[in-house]
Amino acid sequence: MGIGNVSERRNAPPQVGVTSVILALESEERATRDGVSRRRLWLPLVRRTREPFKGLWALPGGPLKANRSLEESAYETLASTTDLHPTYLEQLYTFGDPSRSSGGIPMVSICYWALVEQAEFDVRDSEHNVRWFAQNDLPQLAFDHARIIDYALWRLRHRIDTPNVVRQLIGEPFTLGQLHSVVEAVRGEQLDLANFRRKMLASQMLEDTGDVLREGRRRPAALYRFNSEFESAALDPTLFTASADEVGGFGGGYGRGDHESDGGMSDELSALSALMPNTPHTR
Amino acid sequence: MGIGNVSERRNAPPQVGVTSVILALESEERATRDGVSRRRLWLPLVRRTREPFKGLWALPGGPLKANRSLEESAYETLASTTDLHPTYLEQLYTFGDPSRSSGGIPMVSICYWALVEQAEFDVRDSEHNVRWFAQNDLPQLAFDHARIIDYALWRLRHRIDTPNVVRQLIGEPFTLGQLHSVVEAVRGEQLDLANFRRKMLASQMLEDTGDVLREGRRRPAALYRFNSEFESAALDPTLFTASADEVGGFGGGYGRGDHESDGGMSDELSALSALMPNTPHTR
DNA sequence: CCAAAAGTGTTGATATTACACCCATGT
DNA sequence: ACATGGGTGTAATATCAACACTTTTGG
Repeated sequence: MGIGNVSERRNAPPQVGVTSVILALESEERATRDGVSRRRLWLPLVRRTREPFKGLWALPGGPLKANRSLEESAYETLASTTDLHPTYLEQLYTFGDPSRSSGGIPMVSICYWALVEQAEFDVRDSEHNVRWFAQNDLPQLAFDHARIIDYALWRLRHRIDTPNVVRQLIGEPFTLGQLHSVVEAVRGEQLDLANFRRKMLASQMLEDTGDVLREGRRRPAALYRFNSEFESAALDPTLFTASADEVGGFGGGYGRGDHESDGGMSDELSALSALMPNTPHTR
Repeated sequence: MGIGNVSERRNAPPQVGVTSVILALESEERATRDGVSRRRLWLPLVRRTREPFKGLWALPGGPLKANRSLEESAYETLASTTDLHPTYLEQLYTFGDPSRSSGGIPMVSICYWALVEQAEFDVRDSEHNVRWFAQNDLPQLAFDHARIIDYALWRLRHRIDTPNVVRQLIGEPFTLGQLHSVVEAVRGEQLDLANFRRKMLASQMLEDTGDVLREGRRRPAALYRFNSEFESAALDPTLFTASADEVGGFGGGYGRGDHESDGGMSDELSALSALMPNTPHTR
């Protein structure tokens, strides 16, 4: 199969596609119903109907069309292959090794990742050859999609304190308890609630709505939303907005206050280093 | 110009190219000779000979060929347009907005960045329509290349503590003084040398070679190299190797030591948050 | 001995961790 | 009253920024 002979293929431009890793955090109900100790992440895969890797599962994706932005292409592809409509997409990486299609025509994949409401994920549609899999129970995957998924999961773990991501997972407003629980689930580690709440409140990211959430027979919890200053960053990694402080690090600063004129930049990295916890001691 | 009519163009796949931002840190000699207070970064640009943006300067780049990896394409393109042969390339981002070519055919650019020896940069070749510009003295740029350069500079600043980058800038082995000076130049801020050296030594990244560097009439400095454990990460952001500690952050940990089986991951982010300095106080 | 950079010590301020404890609520 | 999470306090420790200080060299 394939088009043309070897030398023709050699000079042809490669195919370009957009591939997306869609993630959904399972609800607490489902987790307890399934008897899982912690909420898991699920993702939709599409069964391949053609070679190469026919019959295996793959990430949803499709060709990149001209006069579409990369994001638009990703959205359209998702809609047509899985009926999903995430409200937030972030570019992950572009993969282009000729080896990755192992025999097929060379394929460049511009990869995105996104989150989707739990609700959408409950659509366990078996139509369209789409199926949801738990992140820790994936089938054999086509191409290098396993690696792409790993990278997407890594990104999620490192973006979990970001307005867009949190909103997608629990909506707004939310209680500190909810936030804590989701962060724990995604990061896969336990965090001291008392310190967590203090740090969040000190971070200036949150804004008290004044409302409370009453639930069950316990004390009502204050509801927060993200401070509007802290949007930015997450959508487009290249939007390294000038703001706040630098990343932090090495030795001591000097304190001459000579910030450059090309603008300091916060963003993906600094947002994280500023907000993520240090590894706790195991004592 | 342009091929086909509008509707044909609309359905055609977009052009795909590889674009590179090459950076070189000027030597101390040049900086002092030019009377610049701090060493600057320089980058090569190519003058466009065709529309769109004919006559303006642009980043070196070229079409992506099939049966080449993205990196290979970037290397080849660089060699043919600028005669540069960086030993290290890192993917930056893929830009694909139809608007970015403003009128031309839609163009997807997979962007890389790299560092090059000061030596190579001394080749101020005016042949090939290539010219080097200081990062703070750029001409008007074609497409959205100004933005791409900003992003590359941002990445460099945040990768400056990484083996590959340091090696490219000062080679190995190096003294703590050299490292300190380069980091200061790239980050564009002054760092307390005493604290810098302590932090570096504590970081476990460095390994004493046992040798010393004698220079001038001053005390010889110990020479270090990077500990071989700390390679990884920088080349391919998706190589999030399991190692060391998590990123750090939020509230308190819990200390049950239940690291997940899918592997903790250090990498670009954690490497940075672990090593970069916090903003010094200006007092 | 001097200049200059290498390298070490110290201190106050701030942040982090781990854990004890009180608070408000519906049943 | 009591179980349950919401929310606060706090002591021990670690980290950091700042800057004073000592050491080693060539001339």
